[in-house]
Amino acid sequence: MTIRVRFAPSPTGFLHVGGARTALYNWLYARHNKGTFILRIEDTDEARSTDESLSAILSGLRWLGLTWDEGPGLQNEGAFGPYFQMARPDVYRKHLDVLLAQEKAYPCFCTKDDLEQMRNRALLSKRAPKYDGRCRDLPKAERERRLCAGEPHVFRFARPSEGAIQFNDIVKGLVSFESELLDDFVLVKSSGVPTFMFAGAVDDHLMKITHVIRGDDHLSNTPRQIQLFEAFGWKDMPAYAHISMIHGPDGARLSKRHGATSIEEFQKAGYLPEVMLNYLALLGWSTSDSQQLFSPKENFKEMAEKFELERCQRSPAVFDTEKLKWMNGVYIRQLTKDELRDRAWPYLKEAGLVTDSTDEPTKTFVREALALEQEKLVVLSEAPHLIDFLLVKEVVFDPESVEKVLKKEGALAVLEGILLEFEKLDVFTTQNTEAVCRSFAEAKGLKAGQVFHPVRVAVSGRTKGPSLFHMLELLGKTTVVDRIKKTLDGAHLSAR
RNA sequence: GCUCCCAUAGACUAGCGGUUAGGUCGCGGCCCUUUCAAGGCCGAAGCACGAGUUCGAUUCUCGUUGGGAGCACCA
Repeated sequence: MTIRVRFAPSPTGFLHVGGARTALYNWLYARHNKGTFILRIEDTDEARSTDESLSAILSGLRWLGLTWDEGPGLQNEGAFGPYFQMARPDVYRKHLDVLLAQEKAYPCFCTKDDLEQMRNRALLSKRAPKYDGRCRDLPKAERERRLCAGEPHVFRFARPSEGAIQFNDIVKGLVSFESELLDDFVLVKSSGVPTFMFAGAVDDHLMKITHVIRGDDHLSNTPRQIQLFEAFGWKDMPAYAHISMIHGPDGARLSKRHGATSIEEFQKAGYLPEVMLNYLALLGWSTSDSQQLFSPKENFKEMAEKFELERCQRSPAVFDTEKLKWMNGVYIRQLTKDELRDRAWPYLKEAGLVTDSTDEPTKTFVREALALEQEKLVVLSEAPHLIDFLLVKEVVFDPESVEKVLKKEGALAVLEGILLEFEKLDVFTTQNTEAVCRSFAEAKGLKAGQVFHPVRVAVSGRTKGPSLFHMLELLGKTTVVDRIKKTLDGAHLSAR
């Protein structure tokens, strides 16, 4: 039997890290089992569904590399479409008719007010709020009459009230609910659009879904969907796997108030998609040896190979940005120079440091500049700031660095001396500049740092930066000499 | 309130009756070092609690406490 799983987002918001992880687990499970990963859009919430949201979800999945085998946006969508629920009204209508004919569904004419009252009464008497089924026993004649009169109505499920619904959840284990507690939930809204509960169950059957992997906020929906499968007499009930939620640092379910939660925000901040995958995979799943990092180039393959639903955590996991950052740094350090430049390029462009028409020599320069700062780079959005001073014509001096280093006794004398030495250098390499600075220090009886620091600030405007002599070689003699001269001219020094 | 789920350091987790309770992030210290990082070494820090089962419980059972989720004509 081929494994068929689905990710079924409703396009009512951006792709959230929780959703991304659910998609990832489905994807990993499908790949692990050489199965099929289906994307189904549950757009039955007419009020909240938007096109922007849909495209955000699709582009988020694509950015992460979670490609789907069936679903929207594919050359060949697949044999079980359409994959938008709003495009399948006849399907649900047909299935509703089946239930109606067997009296397993019925029209309900209760108004919002009726339901509100019902709920309040239940709450007051400390019982679970649930629909009391009053329209279930309406005489047939009355039903017909009100239907014909065009009275607004929904269709409800006449749920069996005996016994308990039990199912063996792959991650939670045996879960059981008393049927008594479930109510006659709505199958089709008064607008004629099916609810998630109904459409989801029908589609899972029709699309031959074998495993439903979703957040455990759906755990209590599962018995209802199982009842639907039973009502239809379908024997192909999918296996369920409810993965636990992702929480914020305060222990509450992750939400906007915890900061960045949409995949797009992480992309903007400069996290690598493969890092998101690696990190998210481990948020609720682990290998038997607690492996933290997967092969950098094709981590998804390694993860897919090792992924098992049985090894998913039953308790919620807190999203830890610090660990994400660490992981991003690790992956960045493993990139080649060219890869790093290509990955950072959009961020440099965004910052106005480069453009599409940047020339080849500059591209090479940027590559080398980034390479100098590679080990320091945590998120790509920091890349511009780490190398901007290497690319600009005029160095911008950080006041604090000037104060701390250039205004120190003897600093300017050092620069004057070094300037002369540098001008004499024919081959301006890392080795040569370092040798010159060291011997200069020795000759003047200074500590190496007393020479290095002023040179660094004169050339870069700050005390923090790449390895000094590598930086000098990259900038080249002309630029270095020029920058030292300008520093000595000292407009910014006297300005105070 | 009702129902369901969950419980190993600050965070992510390994463990599946007998372990000095392992790894990772973060944190602290030392080393390396021109800065900032990176790296190396060392360290602090954990089985929520109470019963039971057992020769023996982190591990099995029950309860307590704590946390979470669901209870819509939203998904």
